[in-house]
Amino acid sequence: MATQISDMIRAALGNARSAGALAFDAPPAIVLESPKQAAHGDVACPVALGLAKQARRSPRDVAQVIVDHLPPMEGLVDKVEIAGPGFLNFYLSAGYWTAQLPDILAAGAAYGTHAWGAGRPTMVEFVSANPTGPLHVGHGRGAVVGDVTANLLAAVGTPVKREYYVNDVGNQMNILGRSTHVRYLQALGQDVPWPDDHYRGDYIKDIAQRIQDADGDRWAGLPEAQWLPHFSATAYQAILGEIRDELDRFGIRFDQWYSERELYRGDDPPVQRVIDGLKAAGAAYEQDGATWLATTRHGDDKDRVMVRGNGVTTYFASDVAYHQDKFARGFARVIDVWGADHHGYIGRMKAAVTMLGRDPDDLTVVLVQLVSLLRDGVPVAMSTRAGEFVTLKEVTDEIGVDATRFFFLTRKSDAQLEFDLELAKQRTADNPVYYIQYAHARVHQLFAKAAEAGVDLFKADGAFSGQTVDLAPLHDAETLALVKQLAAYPDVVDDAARELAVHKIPYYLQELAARFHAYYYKNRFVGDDPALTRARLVLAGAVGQVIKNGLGLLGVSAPTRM
RNA sequence: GCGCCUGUAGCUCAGUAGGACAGAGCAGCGGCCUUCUAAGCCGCGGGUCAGAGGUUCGAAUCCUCUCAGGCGCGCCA
Repeated sequence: MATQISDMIRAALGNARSAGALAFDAPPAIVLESPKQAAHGDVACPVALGLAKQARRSPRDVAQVIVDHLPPMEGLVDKVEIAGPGFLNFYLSAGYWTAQLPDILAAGAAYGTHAWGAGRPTMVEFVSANPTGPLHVGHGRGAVVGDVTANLLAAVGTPVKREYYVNDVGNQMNILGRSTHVRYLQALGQDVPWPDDHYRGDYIKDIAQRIQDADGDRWAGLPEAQWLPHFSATAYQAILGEIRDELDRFGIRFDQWYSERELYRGDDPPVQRVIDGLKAAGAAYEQDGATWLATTRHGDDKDRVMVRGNGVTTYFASDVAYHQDKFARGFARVIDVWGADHHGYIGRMKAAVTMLGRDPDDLTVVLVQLVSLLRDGVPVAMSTRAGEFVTLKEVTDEIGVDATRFFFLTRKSDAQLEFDLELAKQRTADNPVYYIQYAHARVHQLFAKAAEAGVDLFKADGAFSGQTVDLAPLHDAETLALVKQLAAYPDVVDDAARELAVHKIPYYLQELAARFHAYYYKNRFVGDDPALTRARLVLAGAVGQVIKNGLGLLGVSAPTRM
């Protein structure tokens, strides 16, 4: 439709120029907009505004010339108006709009998908929380943002993989083992002091208790070298298992859990290989006993250490090797979802990617801001960073997975999020999750009602019969407004995927549900007029399909009754 | 000090590859269930788009500066 209209405008410009009615140098780009107000038509084009200067005529005059030279367009466009400073406003025919409905039903789950992402295999790496403790609320937000980002990319045809990077190397694993050992000794009744940097959570105590249950006191009194590997490994496995289970409950599945240890394995470990390669390429150098990557050459504030003076590689070195591995596996694009407190890391990572021979834009970092938990408007845990102290499990246990996921998606990810637990828990119209789900449930109740009344257009389970229905009864303005909303869905998905803006989907669904609820209240779907009933059921079916597709992108369920 | 992000209605936030009078939800006030689930609908009030300049036919949107808030600036992970 958009291409047809821009083709017509282009043709009109050409006609006008060859007729000598309009002078301009190069044909301008034709930009089409969706006017915010219905009074401005369905498609607007400001091309005359930009052309006015070169044509040395007022924008409205230019617009009139264009209109006079438009080719015929019956069927698609009802009328064209010149409005405001010189906009061309196109009014599409009712038939064009209602013809969308059978298309939506026929496309089903595929409605709103695109193919333009097909050529760019993408990995989304997200969560990647250190396996030293349970996931907190902030991780939960990152998890949903990453998951839905991947869903959006898949919806536009991108081959996409989800990956969790497990930081299972380095000193923190030792600290985890020692922390567990301290709890173990305490469980045996010993009074052991706590080093400052140890993890103290109760989950450590549980793990220590399990070791004691299994092994009694056999690990007490031994030198650290003998017990540390066992304690570290036991704690690590237990915690990672918890994380997996929690993410699974949260509806998030990874294609791969990538262990940082892989980067240090073998005779020719990837980390060493990357460092050597960068050195050979002159991108890395030795100074003060350390090995540095010259990231300042690509915009970073300072060069970064890859190997410390004591010979130990840094987290950054692992990350460089990891990203090289990502690209080596064939991903054309890599998306990292990070907590916003890591934003200072972007510069060095982009620089590293560049030095690995990639375009820095092959790496996209999505930053996810803090979550502040509220309860009835009052901050939880007396901290603006309550999200750091409350586990994801506590929240999902209290308010459910659907509401939690939805609320995490209602803000653009790079904005701080206030999450009111009481609001999220409400089962009323005040809660947007239920509001949207209820619209979907209503559609299905209409199917059931119609089936009862002997209308065989949809089965009670929502399956469409595929019958051809006369949609002329839907040509009133209110109905068309709803249809237009449905027709906008593919563009919303397109936009959200292009910008990696997950929040656009919830906003759209909220508006669609609102329009549907209002329509439902005013208009009877299953009524006395068979032709109208059938037409309106097609409309309802399309609404249900779009809501289901949208909620599906969000990983939120679409119940058929509530 | 430097860098990144943010500043839109009482509150929480959309709207920013410039476009036609600035939107939603919540909160407040007032209405609607003999009608397909009221987990719903309808109406009312409410904004110098932080501030000041600039670019433009046109700026919440782009540029500069100022103010306010958040975050980051390790041979930590």
